[in-house]
Amino acid sequence: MMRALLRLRELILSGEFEPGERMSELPLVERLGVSRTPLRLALATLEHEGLLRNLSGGGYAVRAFTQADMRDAVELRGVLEGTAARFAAERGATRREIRSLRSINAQIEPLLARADYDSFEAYMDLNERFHARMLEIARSPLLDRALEGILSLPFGGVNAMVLTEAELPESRQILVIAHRHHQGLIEAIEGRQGARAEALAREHARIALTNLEIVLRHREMLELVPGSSLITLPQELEHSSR
Amino acid sequence: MMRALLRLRELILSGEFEPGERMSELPLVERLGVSRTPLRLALATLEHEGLLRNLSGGGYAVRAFTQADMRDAVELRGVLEGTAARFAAERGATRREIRSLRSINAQIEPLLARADYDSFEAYMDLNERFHARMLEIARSPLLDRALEGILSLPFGGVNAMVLTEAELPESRQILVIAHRHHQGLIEAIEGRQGARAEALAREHARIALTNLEIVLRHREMLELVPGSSLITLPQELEHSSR
DNA sequence: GCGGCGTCGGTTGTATGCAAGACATCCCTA
DNA sequence: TAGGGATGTCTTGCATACAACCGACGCCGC
Repeated sequence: MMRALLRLRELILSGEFEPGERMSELPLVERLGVSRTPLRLALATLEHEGLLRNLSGGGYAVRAFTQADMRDAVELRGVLEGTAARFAAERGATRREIRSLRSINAQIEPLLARADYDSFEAYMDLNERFHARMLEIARSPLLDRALEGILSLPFGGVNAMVLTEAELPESRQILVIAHRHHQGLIEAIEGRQGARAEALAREHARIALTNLEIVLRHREMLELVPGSSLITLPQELEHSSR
Repeated sequence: MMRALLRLRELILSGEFEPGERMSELPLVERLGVSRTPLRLALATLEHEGLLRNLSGGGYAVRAFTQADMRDAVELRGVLEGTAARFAAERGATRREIRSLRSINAQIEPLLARADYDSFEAYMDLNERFHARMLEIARSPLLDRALEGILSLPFGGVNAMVLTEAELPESRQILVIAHRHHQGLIEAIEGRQGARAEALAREHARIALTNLEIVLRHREMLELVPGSSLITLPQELEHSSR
């Protein structure tokens, strides 16, 4: 079933299916090379993930997202990561955990001056590790789950729309700002300043909002973000709701 | 499959299975009277819901929750409902929507003086409608989904642990406080005071925390909250993680 | 000509048969 | 006696066949 799930998710994100159109099982069966049983399990999984929605008469269709959804995803990630930061601060982090965060951030620092693609990749990896570490320190399995529900969305990831920055030299400053946010977060967590940690994490997530606005202004960049084909343009909004 | 899902969820919440024990399919098949196919679909659904977790070698087991999980569920519901309230305030509610909230709250008011069981039931219904309406006004499908993930937990519902209050006459004052919170929320939303709305909704959710602490002190009351059998007592914590 | 009804194609939902994998047990060997 | 390997059973995962449902089209009657 894993094979069906991975391949199907990939197909959907690459825009193989029109949002709203019925996903008949039999065509998918021969396309994916698995039987109906694991296929249906994969469909159900993707529905819980939010990529599909079930139609009235049974069956599924790929869900259409609006630009408002993209903004909400960023905002909600900020809210939940803010909560993670607050939990980490309120509940106390061990010295070892603080050191771990600091270490990740220290590795990011030398990357800020560089401008090549490799440094971007390294940055995204370290960034993701920083966020994952903070979530660990929050020690809340339920928060993990809630965040997972947002992060699993095509444009909900921590590094979503960061890649697009590589194209815009001026937005490289954003990395400097993000690094500063990380520093502030460590300070706040260490000092048990819950409110500050929460506010900082929210603002930190809003960096993605800035990127999003840039991307939405340059339509051609939308191609770079995964699942862009699922996003309905404003004038299609009323059609997509059927 | 609906039949299997509903019945299985009921069985789990009523404590028919030990947390951590393997849920073999064949016994469930004859117990639920459905075949393995819909049963497996139901199992997968409950896993996505968070009631089950999958074991290493395949198969599922009911998940064990800790008291910390219960507290986190309340806190997270507060965070998300706080966000809903803030969205409602920031994005503006129509007069009609404000009126709708006010109307629900007005119906709650006369119930505060009474103390019978019926009034409790009526209160819970209206309370749920108030929260649902606020969520509508927030106009964020993604927020809906995130909240759903918390509310679907056995002790995550809006009215979770409210029933237990019926036993404690002094905690009836809590309803008065909750009513006041609702009033404040309406005011804040109407006046576009996002921060106030968010803070109020968080505090409002924490009412459940107060109830939770009461319940945890009176072990015998735990029986009343659905899914109580899934909650591991503190001394069992290390065992439950296997 | 229009409305209702029946039939047919296609789709999803369910049941069952089959195979592959994991775990435990037991025996054999060193 | 202890360890390792093989075997058998129990389990899940997959494929396929069957049944039930929904919609559409066409036909017949009014």
